[in-house]
Amino acid sequence: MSQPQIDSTLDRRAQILDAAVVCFAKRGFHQASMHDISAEAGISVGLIYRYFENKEAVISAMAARHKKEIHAMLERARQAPTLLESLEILFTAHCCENEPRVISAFVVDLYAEASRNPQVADLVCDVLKTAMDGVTELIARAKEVQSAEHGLTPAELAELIFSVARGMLMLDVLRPQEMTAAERRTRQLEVARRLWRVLFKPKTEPAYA
Amino acid sequence: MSQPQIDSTLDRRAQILDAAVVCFAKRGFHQASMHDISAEAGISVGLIYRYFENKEAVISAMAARHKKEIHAMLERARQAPTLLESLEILFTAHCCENEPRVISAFVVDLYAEASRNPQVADLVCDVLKTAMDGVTELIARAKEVQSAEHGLTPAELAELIFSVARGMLMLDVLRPQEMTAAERRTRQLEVARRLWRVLFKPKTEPAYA
DNA sequence: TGACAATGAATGAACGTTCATTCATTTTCC
DNA sequence: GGAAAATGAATGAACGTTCATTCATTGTCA
Repeated sequence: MSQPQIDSTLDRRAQILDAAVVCFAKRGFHQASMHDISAEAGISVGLIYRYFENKEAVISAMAARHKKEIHAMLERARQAPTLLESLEILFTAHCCENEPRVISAFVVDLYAEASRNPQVADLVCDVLKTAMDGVTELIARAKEVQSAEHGLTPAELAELIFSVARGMLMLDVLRPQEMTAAERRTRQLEVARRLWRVLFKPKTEPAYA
Repeated sequence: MSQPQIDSTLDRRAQILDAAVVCFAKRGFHQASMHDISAEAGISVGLIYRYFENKEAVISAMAARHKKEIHAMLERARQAPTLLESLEILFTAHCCENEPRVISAFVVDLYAEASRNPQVADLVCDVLKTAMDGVTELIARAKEVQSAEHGLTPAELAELIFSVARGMLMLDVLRPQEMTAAERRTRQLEVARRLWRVLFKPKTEPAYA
């Protein structure tokens, strides 16, 4: 379909990034060495430098890939039939047994990196803004489920939801590794549903007064 | 009051940790060098090794200090006259112009570190559990403000609150450095109040239906 | 078709640098 | 004077990066 050498270049880059995300999640951006990455990818160190200018560029490419993953996740959330299901997608995006990726440890590292690397910070902010706008729209669109009781705007609700999601992601890195992706997913779903209940569930009967 | 040499030892350790938190927040655990720390503290490199076995020990001590800070923060939250004020303390603990510390970038790094260092993970988990228990108790005690409408237990509410607080902390590291502590504090307070409104505000009048 | 030339993906040893850590030496203080 | 505190040059390991080299593949020409 398109040029084979461009395809194979993209494949190589993807192969290196696949290895990098494993190494970064395992050791962190600055403790994972280029040799670690090359070993994980099953190639030589030098070859990495054919596809990326330097380590920084690998990190940036990983951040860019994360942006794509978030966009894809948002798209799935957008297509979910109910707001609750959208939230569930939002909260379990990082509980990957295989694909899609978005590994918790990597994201926490990404934020840590953002705190000192303005370029990474800009990218993360951009991702965040897009994602938050998407969720805001999702809420605005699902207006039927919410009463105006708490008086919060969709944007404010989106911010709350995103904070909880990010907070749960931080908690996720603390979980013992023995915990499977499925167990972690269950845990996230519970929280997503609780949050939904608090924010959106139409009240049936006030308990009293 | 107590042995002077023990006091001075503690002073030196505190001095080194003060420098370390600055360097760690600025460059991260593994990019901040022992020379950076010694320069920031205004002492020689070798002297650090008189008070800490190695760099790992400095990081562990920082984590332990963080534990103390969280405990102190919790104590302040406990003594606040209203639940809302407790939440406000919880959400602004890291917006320090001077003291108390708990710097956002440091905490995010701490979680990143926890994801690969089980010793740090245990300590962070321990802190988290204590803090969550404290907030759970706070909520249970303030029963008067909450109706049973959303049907969540105090523990579940505490988990939600903590997630939001951690999520906002992550967001905090993305903010441009030009933003002052006061501005960031204002931002955190808004969110704390919104959360309080959603979770606890006694409903006056349903808008409709 | 077959011989030869050109290509560039891939390798990994080597280089210069940085870093945590050590320790012989000096300073401080009782 | 001597014990404890403090120094910072020295050490060696580990790192990111480079580059001379290899070699399978592709292109050229008879």
